[in-house]
Amino acid sequence: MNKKSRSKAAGRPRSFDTGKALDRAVDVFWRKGYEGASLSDLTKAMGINRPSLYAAFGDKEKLFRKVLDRYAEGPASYSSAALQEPTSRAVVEHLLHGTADVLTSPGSPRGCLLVQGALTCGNGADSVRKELISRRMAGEAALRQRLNRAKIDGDLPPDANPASLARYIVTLIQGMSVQAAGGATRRELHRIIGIALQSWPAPGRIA
Amino acid sequence: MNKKSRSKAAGRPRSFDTGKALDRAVDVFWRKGYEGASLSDLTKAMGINRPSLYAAFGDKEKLFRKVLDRYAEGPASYSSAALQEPTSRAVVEHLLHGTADVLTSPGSPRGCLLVQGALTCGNGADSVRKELISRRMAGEAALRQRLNRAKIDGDLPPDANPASLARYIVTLIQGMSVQAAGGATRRELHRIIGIALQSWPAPGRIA
DNA sequence: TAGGTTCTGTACCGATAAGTATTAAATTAT
DNA sequence: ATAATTTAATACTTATCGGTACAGAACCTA
Repeated sequence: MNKKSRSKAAGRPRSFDTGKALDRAVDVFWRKGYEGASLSDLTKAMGINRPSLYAAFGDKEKLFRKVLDRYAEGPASYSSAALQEPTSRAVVEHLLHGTADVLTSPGSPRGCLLVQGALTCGNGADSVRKELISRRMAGEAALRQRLNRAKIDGDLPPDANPASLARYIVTLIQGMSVQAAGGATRRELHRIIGIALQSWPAPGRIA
Repeated sequence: MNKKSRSKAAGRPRSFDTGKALDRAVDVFWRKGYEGASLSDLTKAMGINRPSLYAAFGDKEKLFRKVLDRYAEGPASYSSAALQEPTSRAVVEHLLHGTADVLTSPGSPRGCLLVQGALTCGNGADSVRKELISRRMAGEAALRQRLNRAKIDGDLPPDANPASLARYIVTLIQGMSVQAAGGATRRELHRIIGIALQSWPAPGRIA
């Protein structure tokens, strides 16, 4: 039943690597946004024809959602790793510096796909815009839960507000995304982080 | 010669108020972005026909630039007022709280036009994207100069870095814009500001 | 009132958007 | 080999995009 397990199904074999084609699509959507990326842009970058794209990935919106998943597993994968750092301070440092690096990675578009994919759009793309909001909020929720845990563990002081701290960090990340989209350098982003973390609370007790 | 001074020029008089029509255009571009706002969206909201729009404002891009000017004089006018506060602390507080209020103003679209007008776009709108980058950078430069002044005045400590501090504040503002576009409330934004300003340096000497 | 000027409204233009019908090609199964 | 199946490539469809031609309406000057 599984498509992958049937290594030799009937019919003409696909002449392109869906993974590599998806990576190309990530690049195009990342650079131009959902609406700004036309199907001609996509097929040209992916090296396939239009019907092949539709057969392999569905319509434009389905392709975009697969691109978001690919992005989460690839360029944005540092963020789930960051949450596993032992202290809240290490978590946010890993998160922010990892973000700064990805936002200014030489081989990739500047900025964050989840921010610039569809911050605004026409009527037809509103479901995509909402999907991106949902994914951004999910990231914030994950950080909030991690900081809640830190507070329980005494890694944050009793008067700390994990929800506000998480929102503060995510706001910085999103701001850095806009900065990167506008040409800010990696060095400049790291300097911002240095200032931002001066207001990070000390642990509640020695861990 | 001046159009305005000739209160009665020859020809059929314009049947709409260009100022009010421009305000409607601000709203549409603010909500949908440059590419997401179609001419049909615009003419419908402005209550005029397409040739009237072209006669009064030029093409779509020219209209958008007029919209940016209108935005700067209207919703974003608090930012130049903020720079005139007496202390650097007051400047950034005015700037951040003013931003939070505009970003979540009940009668207006959520977020910042300069951020969400065209963070990404197709090939045809690249000049608009660059114009927005330029305007964002101009705002940052204005704040940087104000903080430079503050450092000279002893309102910031000698080791303060006005360029980095300005970038930090602007990054927060842009992050709050994304937050607002995603539904963050005014209260939440003000909490973020409270955290962010904990890392604001004390004056170098008593002013 | 006649002529000139400017605006309004309809209806259109070419270009491009997303999406698909169709036929040829490449493979497996029988 | 032949049939069945799946992909590839070309060429198409419908809708919408930004932008405009044109004819009539509303004003001023003379």
